Amino acid sequence: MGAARTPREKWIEEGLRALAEGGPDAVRIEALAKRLGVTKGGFYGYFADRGALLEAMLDLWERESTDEVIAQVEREGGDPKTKIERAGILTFSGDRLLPIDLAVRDWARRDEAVAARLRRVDGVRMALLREMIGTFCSDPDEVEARSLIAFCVAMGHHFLAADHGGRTRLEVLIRAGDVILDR
Amino acid sequence: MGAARTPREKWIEEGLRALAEGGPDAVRIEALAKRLGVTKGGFYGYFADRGALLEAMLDLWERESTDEVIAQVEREGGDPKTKIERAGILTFSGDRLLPIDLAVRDWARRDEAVAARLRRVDGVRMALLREMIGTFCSDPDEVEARSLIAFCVAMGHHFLAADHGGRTRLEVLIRAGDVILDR
DNA sequence: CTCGCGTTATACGCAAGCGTACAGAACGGG
DNA sequence: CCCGTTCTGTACGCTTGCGTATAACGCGAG
Repeated sequence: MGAARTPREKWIEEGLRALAEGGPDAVRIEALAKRLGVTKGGFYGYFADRGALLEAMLDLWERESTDEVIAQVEREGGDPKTKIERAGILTFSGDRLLPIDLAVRDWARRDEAVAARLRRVDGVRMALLREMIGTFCSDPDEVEARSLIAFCVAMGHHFLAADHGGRTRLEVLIRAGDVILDR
Repeated sequence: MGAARTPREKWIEEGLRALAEGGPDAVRIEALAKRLGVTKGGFYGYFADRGALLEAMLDLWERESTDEVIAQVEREGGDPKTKIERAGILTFSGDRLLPIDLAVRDWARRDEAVAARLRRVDGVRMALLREMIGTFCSDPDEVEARSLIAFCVAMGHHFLAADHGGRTRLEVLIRAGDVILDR
């Protein structure tokens, strides 16, 4: 049997790249094919239609955003604070997961199925935050509040377009971390 | 001369509605025409092309998001805290400005011209936050940090999909306000 | 009432993109 | 080496959407 030059995973990978760069509407089969140096001929052997590709993309993203992040964090160990920091870095830094995450977030506002996935993913992340913040804060309501704040800053600052009067965004974020974690 | 049944403002208004609901790619001239109960016949009398409409939409949004919010806040007066609260409500509540704001935020990640506008708008908002937070916090670095936090929470929680263990989002937000404003 | 101007409807050509059909190429097993 | 399975390229019909041209319409001025 002939070996697949462009297997299923390649389409998903390229689809996620397109999603990250231009949102769901930029995931065009023929555009992906062009970037893969191929025509769309083989696509419909793997996917029923464009919707099936979007589903597969979300499946992969959801898995990578939760299971694999957690697995890697657990593998490397450390105290709660270190773990959370590492989880945050794995999710909200880097060129791969971050832009996909932001694109999915906007997408979820208009698609309930996407919103349901995001709810699962964010639920896992918030659980991690509660765990860490609970190590130094006893009031459950305040733990929840600080977790919300931490998440919104880690995610939301990527949507914020503003300067900080000479300061670097990173400098402000570090100071914000002090406030959030009550240091 | 014949009265315009569908003047320029109607197209812009409907365009902003489409932007809010489906992002920039949903701003389709023929779709807007349909919702206005009209064909696209008259559109090209007001706009050179689709891009010109998007520009006009952003113009209106930028003006409403800054000048008009500030004007209304100043008109109603009150102490700094009250003003900021009112500005936040005008911007991040309601059905009109909020969804447009979130859509523009995602859009700005892929379009430098949009990002420049958002920078101006966010700059104005951050200035308001600094002003208020500066009334009870003297360290400029901490003022900046808390302003960033406040903005990220007010905006970012709309992108967050998570439950709070029986608590309402509003309840958690109120508690978060206590932390952010050091109450 | 009638004319004229601005507004709108209709029709067109063009391009992009989806999904399908089919033929040809490539690779591995026998 | 040859055959069949599998993947790929090409071509097609269809839909949606842009921008243009042109004709019909309607309202207000005269």
